Amino acid sequence: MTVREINGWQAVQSEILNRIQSRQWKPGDLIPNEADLAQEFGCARATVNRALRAIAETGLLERRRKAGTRVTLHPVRRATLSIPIIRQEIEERNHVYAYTLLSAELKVAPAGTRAQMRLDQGARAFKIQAVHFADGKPYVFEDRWVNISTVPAIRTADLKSMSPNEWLVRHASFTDGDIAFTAELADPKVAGILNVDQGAAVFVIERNTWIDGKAVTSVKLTFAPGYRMHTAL
Amino acid sequence: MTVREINGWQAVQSEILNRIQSRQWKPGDLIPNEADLAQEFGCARATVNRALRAIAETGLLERRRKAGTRVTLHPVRRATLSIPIIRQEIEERNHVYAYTLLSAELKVAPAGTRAQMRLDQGARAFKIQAVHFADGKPYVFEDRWVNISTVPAIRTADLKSMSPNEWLVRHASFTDGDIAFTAELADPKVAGILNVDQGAAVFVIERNTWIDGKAVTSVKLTFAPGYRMHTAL
DNA sequence: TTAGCCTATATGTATGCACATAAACTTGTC
DNA sequence: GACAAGTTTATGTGCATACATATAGGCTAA
Repeated sequence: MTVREINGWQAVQSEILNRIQSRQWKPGDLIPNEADLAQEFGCARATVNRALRAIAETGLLERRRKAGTRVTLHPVRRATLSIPIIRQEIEERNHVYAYTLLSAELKVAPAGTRAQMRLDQGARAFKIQAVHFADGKPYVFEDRWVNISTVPAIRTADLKSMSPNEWLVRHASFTDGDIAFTAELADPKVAGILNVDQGAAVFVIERNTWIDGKAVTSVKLTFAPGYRMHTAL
Repeated sequence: MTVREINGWQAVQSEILNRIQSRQWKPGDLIPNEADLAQEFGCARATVNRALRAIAETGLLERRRKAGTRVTLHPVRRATLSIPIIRQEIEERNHVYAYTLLSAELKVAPAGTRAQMRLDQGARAFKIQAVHFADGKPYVFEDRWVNISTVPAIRTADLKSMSPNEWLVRHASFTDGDIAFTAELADPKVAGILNVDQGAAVFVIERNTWIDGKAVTSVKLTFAPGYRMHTAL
């Protein structure tokens, strides 16, 4: 076993990872402090700091001032998954993208949406329904509410040539959001739109976004059966 | 509008975010270089660098040497989602965790698993099936293969008192992995185990892990209907 | 015109130093 | 013995500087 050269924070990082992986440092163990490691590796403390911070971001190390750095006992692995723009996602797979606007109208928002967007009772919001196609086959059904007090311009947007998602990315931004993933059974309406059997299992993404505390939009994306979301770990 | 004080990379970060969000710097725009920003903010270039790197990690900025830093045209939002240990996930919701081992045996792996683990034809692997309960109700069905050439000790592990997941976290680590999420219909067997109607929509997580290129384990987690995976954006 | 080389430039990273900050630990006081 | 105050210590961060590295864009030569 040769001692490989440590230069650069990435090398420090992989050396640390090795020690964790090889159980030289076991889960729960306190590891040496930055200064000592820096001396051992013959680099500056800042370099060790960078490496340790990077690992801590993945959840494999826990760091606390004064208490030091320890190997996480029950590492909650963090996976970063990219939420793509649907058109991109389809085009990257070399499929032909198409898009159809089903409806776009001002409507009184239902209670759930009102609560989520903190709208007054009877307040209207902009409801958009659309389908995205990959190679001519329905790919995802988009069911969206847009808060017109936050994004008034949506009412006059040309949503026939540009999907709401893309329009919003261009014309509105958000500061906060949350996203949820579930499995559902396709109800008759969605089944019809996606052209699948009623009762098929569909993958659903629900996303809400806010800008400075004001609701921007709330979408439910229902993917055609077979959709698979994946990422490296 | 008061010019707020810029001190610390977090302040720089939020100022930059403001400028993006307020469209002072529009998608596609090239922003000033680090040195100029450092001068403007009255801080060191390293501080600006730290802030810009952090933002770039979220996907809102794109950086390339010599080319500079620009606001991402089609920001692919990155969400980091935590893959929890099931017991933790359940206990954090203040539910009572329970676990039942259904089977654990050496078996010839099917073709798909063999291919994924790069096993020889006829090679055996350790197959584990188990159910995790929350408040006495089936929560998730775990269907797992473990590579015995990578993790031989699994054969003698006490999987009645500790779930395979926890055992593996303690006794084996991994260097790479991938994870996929899909929606499926519960087949009769799974439906029976989870005590739900056949044909219910279930959320499925499939995860494969490797250590130094050698397959460690491959698991399919089938969650009871209603499961919702969520995260901030 | 084009292919290949060169160079200026913006980001990437390392270093040594300093000080800030949180929190575990010690000491002191009632 | 319990609580408060002070001390110590490991990480968190900032700065100035230096050099590394990728590469866009210009220059040169075939």
